Amino acid sequence: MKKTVTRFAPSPTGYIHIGNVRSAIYPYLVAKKDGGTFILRIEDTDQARYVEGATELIEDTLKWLGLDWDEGPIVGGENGPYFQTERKEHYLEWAKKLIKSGRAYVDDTPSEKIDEYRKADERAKVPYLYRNHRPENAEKSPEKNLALLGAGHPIRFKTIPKNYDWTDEVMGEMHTGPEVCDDIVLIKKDGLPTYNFAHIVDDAEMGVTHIMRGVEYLSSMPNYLALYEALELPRPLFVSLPHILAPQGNKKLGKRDGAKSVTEYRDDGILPEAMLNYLACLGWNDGTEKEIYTKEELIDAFSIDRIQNSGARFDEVKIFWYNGQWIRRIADKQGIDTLFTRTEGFWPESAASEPEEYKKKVLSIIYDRLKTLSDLRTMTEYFFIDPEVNLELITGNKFLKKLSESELVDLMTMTIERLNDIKDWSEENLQNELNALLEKSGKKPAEYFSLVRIAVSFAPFSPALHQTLTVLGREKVLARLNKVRTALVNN
RNA sequence: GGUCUCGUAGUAUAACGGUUAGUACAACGGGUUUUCAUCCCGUCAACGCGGGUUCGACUCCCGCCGAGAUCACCA
Repeated sequence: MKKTVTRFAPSPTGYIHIGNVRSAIYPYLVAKKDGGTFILRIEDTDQARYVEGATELIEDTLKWLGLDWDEGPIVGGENGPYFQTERKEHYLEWAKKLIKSGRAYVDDTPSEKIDEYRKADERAKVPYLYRNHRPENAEKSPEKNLALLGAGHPIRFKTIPKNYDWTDEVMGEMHTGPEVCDDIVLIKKDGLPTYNFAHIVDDAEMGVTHIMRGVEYLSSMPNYLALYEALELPRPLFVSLPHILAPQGNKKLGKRDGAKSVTEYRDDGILPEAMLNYLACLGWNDGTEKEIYTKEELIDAFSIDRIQNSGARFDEVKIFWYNGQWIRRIADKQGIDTLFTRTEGFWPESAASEPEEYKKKVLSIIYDRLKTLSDLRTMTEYFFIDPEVNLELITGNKFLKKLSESELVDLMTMTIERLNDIKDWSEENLQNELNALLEKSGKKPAEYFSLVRIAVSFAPFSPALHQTLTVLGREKVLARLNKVRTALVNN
């Protein structure tokens, strides 16, 4: 049986966004499941749209997601080069083969003339097909066409319109009529091939067995099939991937709809595990009710025949949910130390000089509240710098506003005195002491604990009070409580 | 306009001829004797429409409607 070979073939025109990264994930999973090869090929034939640095961005994105390619830039491979601009002679060879067999011609029609054809067809309300305007060269001998090579003219395919039938592994049995067959450009006047021609040559030379790409290429299939025939190349398997839809409307998600780049989510504190998990399950499922998959589990469970054939809407809320799941999973299964290594760059600036051990303690009591790693920046500030005293947060609190100022002062005094005397500043003992204080206060838990919690953090929420106090330490806690008490007295 | 594709709750999906149409996110309510969150329990909510075929249709067939893709010397 032939080894499975898949590829991801992006153009270096910018970042990879959420809408198109799945075209990398699915081929990767298919290749890995079969123990095959996953190729990264850079389709850089459009010089006008080329963006400096885009290739590196693509590589970074794939690496971050853990989609390591077996052949391609950086790693090399026996079917290189993997940049289309470095494969020009390959395309020319195959194009010459077509000219020799009378299936391609050099087109010296001026572009103004071509514009006229198009406009005329539009006026006549007939579909614009270049084959209806074939130049004389199309009928000339291969020798005469070959002689025209190198003069800066494009090479066009000479199609033979007919019906095509094929199987798409996702969409099923497909049929089209002859009206879509046309004399497509194979090689542009700048000597570089079009996508239509280049990908067929490359996929054949690289031994690609599954062409997995977005459904937008479906309508070009007849022309591709004609090319396989004329080049006497076997058809690979065709796998059309449905679009990812924008949050609003029913259009495919694109940069124009504000599609964020994958690396932007990385910088916002989304874990690659969560991103991969979510995207893989958006438009595919294994028929079970399993939700959380590791990369290995995805590879194991993946199958082409369970890829959805309708578009799926991207839902940022759900990816946050996945991310929360993954943060907790890493903490629970691999430990806080492992999770901590993933949080680099996500702490508030005030934490910069704090010891690792302290940050790990903070992480261990806050992690189940995180949706993204960047939440650390806003949620842990008070562990590192003393919060500004803001009495309105106390007097205006929904649990505390019924208490008088003198009551508040008394509660603070009582708390400070007791905490000052505690010998054993452990989480367990603090829990006991706080419970005793609560009882002594005669207040409801929500009232008394909120007061202490806010006095110490001035944050809208925080981890359980006894844990927060334990991690902050006696010194900080007492200093903050005293400061608040003084402020209340002076108020 | 031509060609092609798609259509189960707000979203992602399961079931593929017979189920009270299942699950997850979201929303709402409750519990976990402190906030927020986690975790747990519960509630709300769907087969685009119309014809067939069949004892029976979300499931098969046809039509309609709706949505999308594509018609470049872009990929």
